[in-house]
Amino acid sequence: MTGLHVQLRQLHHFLAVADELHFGRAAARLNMTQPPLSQSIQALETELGVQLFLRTKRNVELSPVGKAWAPHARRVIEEAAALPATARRLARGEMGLLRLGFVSTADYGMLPPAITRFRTTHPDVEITLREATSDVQTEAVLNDELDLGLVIAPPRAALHKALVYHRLWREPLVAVVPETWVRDGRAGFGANPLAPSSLLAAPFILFPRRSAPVFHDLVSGYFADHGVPFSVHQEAIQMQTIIGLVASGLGVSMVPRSLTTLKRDGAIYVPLSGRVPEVETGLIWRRDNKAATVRNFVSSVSDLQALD
Amino acid sequence: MTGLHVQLRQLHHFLAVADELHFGRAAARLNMTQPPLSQSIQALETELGVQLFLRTKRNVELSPVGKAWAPHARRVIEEAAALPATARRLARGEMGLLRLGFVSTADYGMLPPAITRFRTTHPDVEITLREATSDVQTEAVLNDELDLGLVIAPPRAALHKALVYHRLWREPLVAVVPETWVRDGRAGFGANPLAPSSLLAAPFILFPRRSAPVFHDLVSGYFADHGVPFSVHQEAIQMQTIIGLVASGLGVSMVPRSLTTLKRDGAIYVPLSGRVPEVETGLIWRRDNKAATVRNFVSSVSDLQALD
DNA sequence: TAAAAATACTCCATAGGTATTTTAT
DNA sequence: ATAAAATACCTATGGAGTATTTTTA
Repeated sequence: MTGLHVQLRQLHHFLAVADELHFGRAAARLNMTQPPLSQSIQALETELGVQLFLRTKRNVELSPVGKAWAPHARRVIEEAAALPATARRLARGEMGLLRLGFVSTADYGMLPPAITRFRTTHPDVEITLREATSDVQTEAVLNDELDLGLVIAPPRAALHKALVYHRLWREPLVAVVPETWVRDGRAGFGANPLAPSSLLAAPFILFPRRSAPVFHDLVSGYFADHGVPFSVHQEAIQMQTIIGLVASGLGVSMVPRSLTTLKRDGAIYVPLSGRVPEVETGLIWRRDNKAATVRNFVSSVSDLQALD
Repeated sequence: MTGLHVQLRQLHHFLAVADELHFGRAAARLNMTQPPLSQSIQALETELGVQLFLRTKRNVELSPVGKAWAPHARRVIEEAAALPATARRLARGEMGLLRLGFVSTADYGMLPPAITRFRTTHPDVEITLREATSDVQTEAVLNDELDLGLVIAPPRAALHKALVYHRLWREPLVAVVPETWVRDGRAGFGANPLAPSSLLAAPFILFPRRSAPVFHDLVSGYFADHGVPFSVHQEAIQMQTIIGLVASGLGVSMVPRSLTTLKRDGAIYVPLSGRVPEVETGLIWRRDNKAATVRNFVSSVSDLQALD
């Protein structure tokens, strides 16, 4: 036994002879001479313990085994030949895997167009999406369970040193109130902003502070700013749940303006008056994550922003 | 650039380092020393134009590209490693392709159990089945479009020199008549054989002679033997068609006894009296076809015969 | 007898070894 | 100070070349 394994070189030799059915011509195609090619094939046959060619001094043909084996050999050759290109495409971020986390609010705003755009320019990058709160995403990115997190902007000081934050967009919060409020004249359409004290005429529904502290503080800060005493009467962890509760007339809430694309019978979105808080959404990733897919996604989304 | 291609050896080196994340230990696992391993990886990275490892003098880790590329490399290694075993299995006929032709009559007799038996003992041999008359199969086997033909036995002298014939089984012909014949008392069940002259009380349906000369001659010979003038009134090319015509009361025919498993309302099978002709079915293949799948199929079917 | 594969040998490129240096902890 | 990768240089195996023989259409 020469080596422990079949070599790619031997497979190339085999396939050349299988194509040409002539050692001389096959050798020419391989830029070598006939004798070492004969020896290479002999060595291969010995190593396999199998006759690949039926040859007389005048004629060469594939044995049944050779004929059946050729596609297997060809497949290995082709996959091996593709490896360098694969490596380069991975390096350029044209291929690969991108594990992306996102907050539920993003699902009604920037996320869908961002994904669509990236998919068209990078069709061979597989995107894994995972919805989670900003805090959970931050942990996941730090533990290398996510490559990127689309999160509510953390306060500058609170950003982990190992992470990079890239701001994407800001949007004001709006009120969500039961549709009945319009009929009752408590809220109107369009240019009829609702004051903080008027909003609190009904129980307030919000994320628990432990799940979304930044967003929670933004809301409570708004009422504090206007000197309105504020407390949360009902907690919910999903955007859809909050809107559903409002639609059922169980209370009111405040959400990012992009949520207005989520229509629901019974609930209506109304602008707020006073110093309206803005929520900022952006991307986080590990500073030491040099994956090209991450780089490409960030610039793809930034370009999309620029087009607005 | 060293060679034109990535070598399997380099892939083994890469995967060892990727597993160990330590050049010394990886080298030990590869039964080599550390310096040539470092060089091998460097050469690979240069050839790919891609950084696979992020290394300091104290620490080695996979780059994002390396991490993503490893599964591709591993796949090639595994498929290459499987090639020798594949060749040996092909040589033993445990894997491969078998293109089998068969006459329609066999489909109601020996063929299904033969296929079932062969499939259980040779699960990785892909069987391609093709129904055709004996003559068409003979041509196809000679042109290497079929590996094996399950045919009506040709007369010894008529067998092509390039072919081998292997007898499998003989069976008598039986009459197929409309069921009404039983009510009319013209044919009974079981031990009440029908004479050739009685059978010809209705139009005779048969394969055209050009499609199935051996079978045709067997039938006409039966009537000639008994001095009964005979002519075919209706030709049909498929067994099912013949039985269907009989069931519709349009005529009578003669078929191999195994066809009795094909029940059809309106048609009934009745034994014949006199010198009942027997039809022989067997396998043909090219004398120079040394494929193990062919050998194995022939002996598998022969064994099945022996069990009867 | 001529075309083509097999055999015999020769050579050198390169995979791998040994010795040493560099560097980060 | 030490562990571990890089560098420098050496060795030898085996892949490929040249010359020749063998075989059979």
